[in-house]
Amino acid sequence: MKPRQRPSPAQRLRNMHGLLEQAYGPQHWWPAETPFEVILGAYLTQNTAWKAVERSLANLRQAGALTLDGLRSIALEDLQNLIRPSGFHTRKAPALKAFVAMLDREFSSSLDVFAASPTATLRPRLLALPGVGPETADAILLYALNHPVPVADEYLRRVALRHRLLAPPPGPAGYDSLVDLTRQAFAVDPSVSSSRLFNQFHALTVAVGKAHCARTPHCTGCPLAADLQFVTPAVVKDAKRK
DNA sequence: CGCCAGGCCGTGT
DNA sequence: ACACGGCATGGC
Repeated sequence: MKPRQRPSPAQRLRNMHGLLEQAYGPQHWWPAETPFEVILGAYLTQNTAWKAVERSLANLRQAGALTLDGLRSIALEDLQNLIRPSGFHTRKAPALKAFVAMLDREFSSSLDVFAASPTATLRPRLLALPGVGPETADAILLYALNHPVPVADEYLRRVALRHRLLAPPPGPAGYDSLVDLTRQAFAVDPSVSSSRLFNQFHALTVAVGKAHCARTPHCTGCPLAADLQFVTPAVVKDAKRK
C-alpha cells in the first residue's frame, strides 16, 4: 500500500477527463467534412463563436471555396466578403491566402504532402504564418493532419486555474504549460492513440466549458465540481476593479 | 444595449 | 517575459 498523497496536477487532470467522458461521452469532434475544411474553421473561429463560423463556411461552400483549388482561385476581396460573418475578415482572408501560398510553394500544393511531414517541422512552419498562433497551429496539426499534439485553449485555462492545476499568472507562457500538463496527464497508456486521446480531451474541455465556464461564474451541476467558481472574463474584470 | 466568442499581433513596460 | 488594446461581426 502506498501512502496516500496528494495527486499531481497531471493525475488530477486525467481524473477530470474520466469524469467528463462519463458525463458527455464521445464527442466526434471537429465538425467538418474534410481536413481542409477543418483548417478553414480553425482560422475562422479565432475569438469567434462557432455559430458565426458556420455561416462563413456556408458562404464558402456555396462559392465553391471550401477546397484548396477553390480558395486559391477566389479573389481576396471576395474571400473577405464571404467570411465577413465570422469577423476579422481583413486579417483572416489574407491569412488563409498565405496558407494556400505556402502549400503551393513548399509542399507541391498538396495537403497530403504537408501532413506527411514531421510534426517538428510543421509546427514551426505553421507558427511562422500570419494569423497562426499556438492554438490554431495545434488545432490544425491534431484535427486536420491527425498529428498527436495536445490543443490548449481558453476553456482549459479556466478549468486549470479554477482547480489550481496551474500557477496563477497565465498568458503566452501559460499556453505551453497547459500543453505540458496535458502531455503529462496522458503520458501513460501507449496502447491508445494519443491523437485520439488529445482529440477527445480537448473536445470535452470545450463541452464542459460551453456548459459551465462561459457565462455563469458559479458552476452548478458541473461534472468536475459544483462548489467552485469559474474564472470567466467578467470575473477577471471584476477582480481587477479592486 | 452590453458582453462575449474554440486568438493573434504590434507596442509598451 | 508579460500586459494591453485593436481587430469585426453577430448571438444572446
